[in-house]
Amino acid sequence: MTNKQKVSYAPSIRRLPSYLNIIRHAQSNGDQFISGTVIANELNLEPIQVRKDLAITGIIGKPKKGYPVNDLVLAIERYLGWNVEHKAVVVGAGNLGSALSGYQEFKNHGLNIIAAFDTDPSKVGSTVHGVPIYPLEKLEEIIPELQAEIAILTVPSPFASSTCDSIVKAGIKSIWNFTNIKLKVPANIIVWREDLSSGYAMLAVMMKIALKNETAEL
Amino acid sequence: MTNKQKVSYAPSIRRLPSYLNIIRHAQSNGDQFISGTVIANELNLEPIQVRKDLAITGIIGKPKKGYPVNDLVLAIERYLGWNVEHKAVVVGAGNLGSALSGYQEFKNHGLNIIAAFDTDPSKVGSTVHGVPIYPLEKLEEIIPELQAEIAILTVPSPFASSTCDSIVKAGIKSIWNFTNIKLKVPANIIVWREDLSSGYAMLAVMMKIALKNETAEL
DNA sequence: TAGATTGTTAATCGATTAACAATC
DNA sequence: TAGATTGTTAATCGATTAACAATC
Repeated sequence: MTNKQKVSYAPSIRRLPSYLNIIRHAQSNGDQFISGTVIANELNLEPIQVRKDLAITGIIGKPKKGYPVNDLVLAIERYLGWNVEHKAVVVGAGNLGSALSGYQEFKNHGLNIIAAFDTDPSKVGSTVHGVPIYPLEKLEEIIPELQAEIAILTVPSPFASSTCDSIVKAGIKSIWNFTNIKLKVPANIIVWREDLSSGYAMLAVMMKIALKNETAEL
Repeated sequence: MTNKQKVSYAPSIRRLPSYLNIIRHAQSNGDQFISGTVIANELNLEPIQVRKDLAITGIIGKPKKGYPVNDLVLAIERYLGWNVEHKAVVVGAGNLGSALSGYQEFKNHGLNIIAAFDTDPSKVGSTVHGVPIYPLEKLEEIIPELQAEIAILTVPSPFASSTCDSIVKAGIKSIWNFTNIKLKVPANIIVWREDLSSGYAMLAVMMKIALKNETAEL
């Protein structure tokens, strides 16, 4: 009934991709080991936090040397489920949807975008970044054929709820929601909402505080 | 020296934009009051959390009725600094940069994107969603002329550091960083990093857990 | 060896949730 | 009035940070 999927270690999980970036860098440098201290410095974090976060992946470090780079990359990818490929579709091939279709980074994370859907007849039949665009009305027909597991929802917010219902009917198990609408879905459907506005809220508040401090100094 | 701008109530701040959406909806419905309970139900949150969050804006509710809608909208906007307009530029008019340039939602938040910069000569001189594109090399010259305060950084990550340096030289005070690079900036520069990968990390982990529970039921 | 770095256990900090009197 | 909803104060929960022995 409740679809509050509380995930343990959520803050740690959200930091792991940043660690992975740095560790992959070290890997391409040919480094065998990388220490938590080095990762922490790179990201302005505390070394103890990095060690605690890495501990959840099950990897064991060597005192004095750090963590074995190759093992660490694999352990993080395994922990994040990024070693498994997931087929995804973009629903709403507007500005944001098109951008995400072409986001190369996702390929490294096992996220494979294989189709997009849009209502615009002039887009249907063409491709964005190599991804074919299908008519939105045929979504419930095509998604099962493609065996897509993930829907990336980037329709304008007035259409979010109804489109979401179609997606669920089509058998999608997991929705990455870029609209500012809270979706109502059955309990077994996974939803992660990406909220760009909340990022701007943080930025704007920090600017307000900075301005206050500035004028206070006069 | 340290640019760890710790903001109090960060989790509350990040939830406020969602509340604002719902409250504006109520406002356009002509509602005079909205209760924390209603907001909470809409977002699958606890009413006490909504009340606590709204308390930081300084607004006072009426027992039995809830919060006055018009006052609440203004109070949240004021608290978030969204009542102040900020001029912004997009640096890197690729897929994501173009998408953000056309993101209408931002206008409602006082974020006014007035220019974009790119290295691609075929883009320079044209516009994206009405936003003029300038050559990236002229960034340090043009930004001061435009009196932009915010840079939205959407260049490919190999160029993030050097571009960031130019941005800082140009006098930008605040950077919304969409690259996966941790930027090195002077202490007085505000940075908020938006990390799309961390969202996918959460989604992928939730999918892994769901799969585990499923197979456990057999 | 000496010392940087680890993993573990405990302490602190902050955020969420609970309890409840006040009130329109 | 009765009861839904508020704001406040306290309790709980979870995340971060500190301390430190173990070790390569």
